[in-house]
Amino acid sequence: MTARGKRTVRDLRRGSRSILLRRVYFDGPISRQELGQSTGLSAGSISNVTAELLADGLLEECGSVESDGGRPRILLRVPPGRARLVGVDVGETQVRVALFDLALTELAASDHPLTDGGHDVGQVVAAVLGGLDEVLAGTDPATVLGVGIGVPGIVEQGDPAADGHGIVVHSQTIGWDAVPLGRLLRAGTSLPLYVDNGAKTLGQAEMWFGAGRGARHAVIALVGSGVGACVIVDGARFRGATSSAGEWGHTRLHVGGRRCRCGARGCLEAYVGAAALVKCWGRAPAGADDKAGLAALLGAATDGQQAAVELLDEAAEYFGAAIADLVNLFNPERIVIGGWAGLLLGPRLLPGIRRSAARHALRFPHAQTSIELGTLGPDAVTVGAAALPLSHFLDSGGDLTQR
Amino acid sequence: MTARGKRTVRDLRRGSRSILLRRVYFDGPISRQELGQSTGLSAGSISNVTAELLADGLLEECGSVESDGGRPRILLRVPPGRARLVGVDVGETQVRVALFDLALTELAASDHPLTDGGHDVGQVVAAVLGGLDEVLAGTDPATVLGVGIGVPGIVEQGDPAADGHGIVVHSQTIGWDAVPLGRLLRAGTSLPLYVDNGAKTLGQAEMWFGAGRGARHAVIALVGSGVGACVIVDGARFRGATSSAGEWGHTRLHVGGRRCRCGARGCLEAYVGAAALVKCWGRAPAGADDKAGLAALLGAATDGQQAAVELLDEAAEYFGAAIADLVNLFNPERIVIGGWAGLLLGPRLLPGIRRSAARHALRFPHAQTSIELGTLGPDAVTVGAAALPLSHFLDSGGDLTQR
DNA sequence: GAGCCTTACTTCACGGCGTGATCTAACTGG
DNA sequence: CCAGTTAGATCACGCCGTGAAGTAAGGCTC
Repeated sequence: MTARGKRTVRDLRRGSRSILLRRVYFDGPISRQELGQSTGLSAGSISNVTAELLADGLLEECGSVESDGGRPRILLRVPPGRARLVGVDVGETQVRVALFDLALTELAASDHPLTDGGHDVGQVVAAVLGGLDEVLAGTDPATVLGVGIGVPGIVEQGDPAADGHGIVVHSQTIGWDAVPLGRLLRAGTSLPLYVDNGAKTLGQAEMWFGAGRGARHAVIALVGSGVGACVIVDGARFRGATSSAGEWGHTRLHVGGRRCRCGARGCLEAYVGAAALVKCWGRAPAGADDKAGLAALLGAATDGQQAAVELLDEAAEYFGAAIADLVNLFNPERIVIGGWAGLLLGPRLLPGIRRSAARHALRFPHAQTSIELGTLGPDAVTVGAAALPLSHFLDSGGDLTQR
Repeated sequence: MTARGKRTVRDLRRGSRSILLRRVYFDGPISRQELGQSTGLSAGSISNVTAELLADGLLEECGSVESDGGRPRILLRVPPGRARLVGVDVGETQVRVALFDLALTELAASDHPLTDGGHDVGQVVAAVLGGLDEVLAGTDPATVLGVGIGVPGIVEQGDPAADGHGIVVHSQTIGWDAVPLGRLLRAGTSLPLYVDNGAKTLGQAEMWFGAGRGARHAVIALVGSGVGACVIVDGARFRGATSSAGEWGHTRLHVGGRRCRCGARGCLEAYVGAAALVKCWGRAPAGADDKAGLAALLGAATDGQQAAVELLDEAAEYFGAAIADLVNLFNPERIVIGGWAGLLLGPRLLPGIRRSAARHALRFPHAQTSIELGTLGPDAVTVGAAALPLSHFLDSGGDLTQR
């Protein structure tokens, strides 16, 4: 109830810059004329603000298009090379650091394997900072808008004014308890830092560039070894009071049901997560990881093996029921199923999931929702991570000084 | 992505008026000095805007307070009598219409019983319009900011510019399928109409005047014959894509579990709703309604009757598990348990609910949440309904012409 | 190819905004 | 009664978006 909305007239200009920049960025080359129609700003303001953005190099003219016998419309776009972004995917097996241009085309990347499943914070920090040095070699740091980092855990953002020092990460699975990741990374780089849960960054990527495009309310359901979700409310990632919203994997689907690796019983993850499925099946090749095990399970089901078929049918039933809960609670326009296991299972399970969701959800909200597979693949975590500084950049109206 | 944020400089003033008005309304008599500190506006602007609001009669000076040897601070408040509000509770057994002043003090009320459980839309509309005539007798319609209506069902808001004509209600329980309530009421009154789900209006009341005060992220869980929820995100009711968000009663807690009156199995409502509890217990006095039946069940448990004790223990266990899901998914600061059955059961079940929620929820988000009972009682639906036009009024910065 | 029409974009006067410096009001303490 | 102190009012300033008027840049007609 304190600093709500914009205060001074200068903030109005920031807002206008932001709206125009966003529109040009996402709606590709576009003319001033169309910008006026779709944003509602007057032609005078459009002209004024675009001139400012052109002078800042944040927009450039690129060709023109005829207009019914009148003066042709000049097309505008955001020059992809105007600035750079870094996206980091901190996984349990490796750290991947990638450098992007503004169009999110990958310019360089660096992989650092982790030897202990990500438990050692020092090793992770060293991998991130080392990767940064590699991908930024020969790049002017002043052109880098920031570093976005997706981590497997709950991220407390702390005070945004503290330059990242307040960022703290909690993760039960890799044993991080209140790790001050922001402060640790700040010691090795002066670039702006943006940290969020990896599922949320992947969700952000699907929303901007994948199956979520155009939706204002959506849930991206992520299935890997475990299960997570990224809830999008009004176009923005929903965080809740302390950024842990969307922890979907341990939703209670069956009180007193199958034992989950979290210790409780009847969690969604115990029925749909790759780790649980492979373990429950029990016939994966010895020494295979979750990915290979799940592939073997799918293969067995395709061959018609009873146990595998039943296990996957049950997974679809439970997954559909859990999605129905999301539909009832969040009333989204779209549910997107992603994550490596989700994409692997999707083609086989999707019809069953849809049937189950239809049976378990309330009719009205269910009729408003479509359930689809993600289109970006699991490697989009880095893209989504890079979208964090990009989002800040667009929100700020292209303020390069603030960084 | 179209009309985001405010456009012209005049909207800035509307925003300032709104912020100041809200602050004075909720934080009681308050001085310009304090307003400046808490809103961040400059003293000049405060002076300017409050002068405007004083001239409009939306603020009045009321006494003063000493200030360390200097000029005393003059206190400001919103004159409760400046305008009126109407709140309507459309229940399954009756329609209650109440007239309030700006402080939400009830000035008049009118109850109209329904003979068929609310199925006949015509009867409901007649009751609402009749009640309006009664409570507004002798009141200048120009001083009434609007009529807020809480209904048992999903409310599609339609186009806000359509003057309420777009408001459509869906309710499986009372057999309303796409009832154009807005258009039907518009035929009988020209006052501004605001319609929302009754659970959401009660939630709004708890947030503003009850157990939810001060929280920005909260869930008000409502237990009556059925179970519903009102999700508050960033201080506002969360609606989702088509206003049906928060349908919590049919969350799947036990796939294949106890049969629910919605036809599915294992819904939360089948374990916690008053109707299900009474039916499952099976020893309520013949002819008793849900309320009397639940009271009897509670009495039996207090007397130590085994079946009743076990049923309530199980209800607490399932209720806690469902609340844990809310905690994981929404990460609220506070969970408030309300509704007539929730308030009846609360004193006995709360400890068990808290234990169950602690066991089922993830540690981190659970540590951020408190679970409490509502403080307003079930009759607050009309108050919450009246809060709908009030909220619009405050948002608009006290624009009486817009109505 | 010259004039004219159409459409896209630019320029500019205007009313309005919040800020911050400065001024006035109101009360206390000696 | 007068200085000290704090609350609130006033006002010049820089900036904003609007909308009307002006300019640029094409096609079309004769």
